[in-house]
Amino acid sequence: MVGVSRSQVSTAFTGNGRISVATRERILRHAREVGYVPNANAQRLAAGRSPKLIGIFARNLDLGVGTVKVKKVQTELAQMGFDVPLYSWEMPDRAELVGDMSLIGKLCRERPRAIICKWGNLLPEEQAALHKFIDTGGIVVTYGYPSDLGCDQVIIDEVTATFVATKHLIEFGHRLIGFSHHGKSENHYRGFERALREAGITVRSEWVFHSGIYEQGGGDLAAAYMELAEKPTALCLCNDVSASAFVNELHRAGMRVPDDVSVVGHDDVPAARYCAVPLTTVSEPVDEISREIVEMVTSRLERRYDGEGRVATFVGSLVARESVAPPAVTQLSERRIKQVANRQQGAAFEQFAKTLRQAPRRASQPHLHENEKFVREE
Amino acid sequence: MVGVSRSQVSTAFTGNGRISVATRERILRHAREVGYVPNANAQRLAAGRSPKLIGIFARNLDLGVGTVKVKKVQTELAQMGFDVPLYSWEMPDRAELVGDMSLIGKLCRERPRAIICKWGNLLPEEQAALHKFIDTGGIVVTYGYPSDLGCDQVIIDEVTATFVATKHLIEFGHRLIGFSHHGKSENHYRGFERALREAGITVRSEWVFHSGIYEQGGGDLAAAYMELAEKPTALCLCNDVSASAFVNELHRAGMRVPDDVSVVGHDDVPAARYCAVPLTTVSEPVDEISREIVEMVTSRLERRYDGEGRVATFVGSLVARESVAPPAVTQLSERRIKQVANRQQGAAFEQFAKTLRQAPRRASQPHLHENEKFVREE
DNA sequence: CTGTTAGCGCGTTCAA
DNA sequence: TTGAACGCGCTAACAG
Repeated sequence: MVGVSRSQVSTAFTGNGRISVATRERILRHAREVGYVPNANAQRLAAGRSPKLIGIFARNLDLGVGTVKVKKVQTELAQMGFDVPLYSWEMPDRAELVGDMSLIGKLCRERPRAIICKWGNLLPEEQAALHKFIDTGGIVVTYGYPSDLGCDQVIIDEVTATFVATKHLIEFGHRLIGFSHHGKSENHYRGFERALREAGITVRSEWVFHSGIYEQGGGDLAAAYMELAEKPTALCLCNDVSASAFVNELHRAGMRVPDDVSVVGHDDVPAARYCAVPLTTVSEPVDEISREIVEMVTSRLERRYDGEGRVATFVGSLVARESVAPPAVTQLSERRIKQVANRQQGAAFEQFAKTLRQAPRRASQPHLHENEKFVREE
Repeated sequence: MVGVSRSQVSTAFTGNGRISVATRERILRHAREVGYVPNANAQRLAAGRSPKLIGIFARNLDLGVGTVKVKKVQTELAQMGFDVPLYSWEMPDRAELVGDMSLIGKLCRERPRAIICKWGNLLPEEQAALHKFIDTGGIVVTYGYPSDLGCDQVIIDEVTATFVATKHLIEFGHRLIGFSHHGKSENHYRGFERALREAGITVRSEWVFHSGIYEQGGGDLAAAYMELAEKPTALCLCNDVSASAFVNELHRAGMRVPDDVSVVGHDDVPAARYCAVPLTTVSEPVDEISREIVEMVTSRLERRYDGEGRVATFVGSLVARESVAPPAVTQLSERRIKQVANRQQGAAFEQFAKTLRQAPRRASQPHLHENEKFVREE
C-alpha cells in the first residue's frame, strides 16, 4: 500500500513476526489516515483461531454482584488488549433454544481463544458445547458452582457463606431461625441446615421460604412473615437486595429490626450498608474472584501454565452491622415460651430463655465462646 | 458429507438459496449428530458481512435501568436468532485507548450488520468509527442522548423527567428546593432549572449537589444535607438508588421523610418502591424504549423501512408514592421565614409562607391548578 | 528486512 | 439438485 508488502502489514497489526519499529509505526499511522482496519473475520479465519478473543458467557445477568464481576473481568481483559464480548441473555422459562443452538454454541462458533463461563444450571447442550470446545484446544474457566469440565474453575462457596451467616445468628442466641433463598440451588440451604444441625436445632419447614432475588421477593417475604402465627426470632436471607426490602417492609408494618427480628443477608452489596437498618451480611469477595478468573485465563493464554485444571475456592466473610441482636424472647408470653420449649428441647430451652431475659438487648457482637452456653447446651 | 453437495450444506444453514425441506432437515440433523457447526468467521468472510450479528455497545453498565434495557434488547434479538454480543467495559478515568483503537472500533471490525449504541459522552474516535460504519452501509441505532449521526435514535428525555419531578415538588408548595445529580450531563439540571424558573424561584447554588449514582452518593449527600445551616424543604435527586440511600440515612440521622424533607427520585427502580419510605419518582419507560430500539433495528434489517433516520423520544411519568408532602414551614422560626422571604421574593413569599402554615400537612397529590396561587404569585 | 504464495472455511455463482 | 471453481481478506511460512 505504501511501498510495503502485505505480509508487513499483517505482522504490523498482529505483532507476531519480526518487524522494525519504524516501519511498523509507519504502517499503523498510514492505516489510520486511510481509515483502514483489518477485517477481524478474515484475520481469525486465516489464523485458524482468535488469539485476542475471549468470550464471556453469563446467562441471566443480575443487577448485583454477578454483573459487577463480569464488568471487572471484562474491563481488566479489555485493558490487556483482548476483545471480550459478553454473551448473555435472559433465559425464558420455556427453555427454547434459538435456531437449535445454545448461546454457548453461538459463542463457540466465533472460535475464541478462551471462554469464561458462569457455571450453574447449564443446559446439557451448553455443557456439551463447552466440552467440545475444550477438546478442540479451547481454554475454559468457569466460576460459580463447581463444574465437572476438568478446566480451571473458581468456586464461590455458598454453603459456607450461609453456614457463617446462620452461625452468627445462633451465636447471638437465636434458636428460632427462618430461612429464605431463591433459584434452584440447594447450596445456601445446605449451609443453613448444617449450622442448625451442629447447634442441635431442627429445621422448621414452615419457616423455609422461597422468595425472589430482588426487592419484590423481600416484600413478599415480609408479608408472609407477618402472616406467620409463630414467628422465628431471626431470618437468614440469601440476598441483600431482598433482605433490604424485607427489613424496610417490616418496619413499615410496625416491626423493628433487630429488636423484634434479626436479619442476615448475603453478598454485602452497597444497598446493605444503606438499608434502613444497616444489614449484617456475608460478603462475596468480588475483587479477588474476578482477579483470579483473569489470572487463570491469562496464565494459560501466555503459556505460563498449562497443567491440570486448577480450583480456587472463595468464601465470603461476615460483615457485622446492626441487623442482628439477641432475641427478645421476653416479648413472647410465658405460655409461648413453654410451648416453644417443649417443642424444641424441653428443659434446656427453659434455661436458655431465662438466660436471655437477663441478657442485654443489644450486645456487642459476641465471640463464640461468650455465647457458648447458648450454643452448646447439650 | 452425506451424499449432498457442499452448496447444499451452505444453503441449508443460511437459508438463502432454494432447497427442499427434506434435505435441509436431513443435513441439519446429520450436522448435529456429527457435531458440525459452521465457522462463523468463514461464513462472515465469505458473505462479506455478518447478517446475523448485531453488536451492542454500552460503556459503563450500571446496576439499574441501563442494564435492564440492554438485557431486554439482547434477549429479544437473541430470540429472533441474532447474535447479540455486548461490548462494554468500564472506562477508566484516564481515557486511554487500548491498542490505539476504541471499543467501537473493535466492534466495527467484526463487521456486524447493525450496532446498537448507548449514546452519551462518546470519544471522538468512537464517533468517527460509527460514522464510518454507517458510511459503509452499517445500520446504527443510538439511544439515550440525541446523537448527530443521522441514524435512527431513541431519545430519553431527561430534561422533561426532571422538570416533571421538580414541578411535582413545587405543586406541593415547596419553594426551597435542592438538587443533586451525577455525571457530566446537564440535562437533569436544565429540567430542574426550568421548573424553578417557571415558578419564579431562583436556584440556590449551595443547594445544587453532585453526588454519585449509587448508594454511597446518597449517603454522602445525606451527610452534606445535615451539615447545611439552611436546609431546603425538598430535594430532587436524579437517581432512585442514591435517593433511597439518602432517605434511609436521613432517617437514621433523626430526620423524617416527607415530614421534614420531601424527596423525588428518578427511574422508578424496584428499590424505590421498597425504600424505607416508598419513593415518589419519575419512571423511565424501559419496556417501551427497548421495544422501540428492537423495532428500529429489525425494521431496517428486514427492509421494511429504509428511509431517513427516525427519532423516538420517551419521557418518564411521575409515580407518586409517599416521599413527598407539603413543606412543614411551621417548623421554621418566624425569623427564618422572614430571612428566607427577604432573600427570595420579598412580600410575596411572606404571603406564601402564611398560606402554607394553614395548609394540611399531608394533602393528597394536588393538581397544578389547586396550587396555582403558590406557583404563580407574580 | 522484503516479496511471494498457499491456504483458512465457507458463500456464491454457473454449467451440467 | 449437483459439483466445480472462484474469491472473501487475511496469516504464515518460506525464499529472496
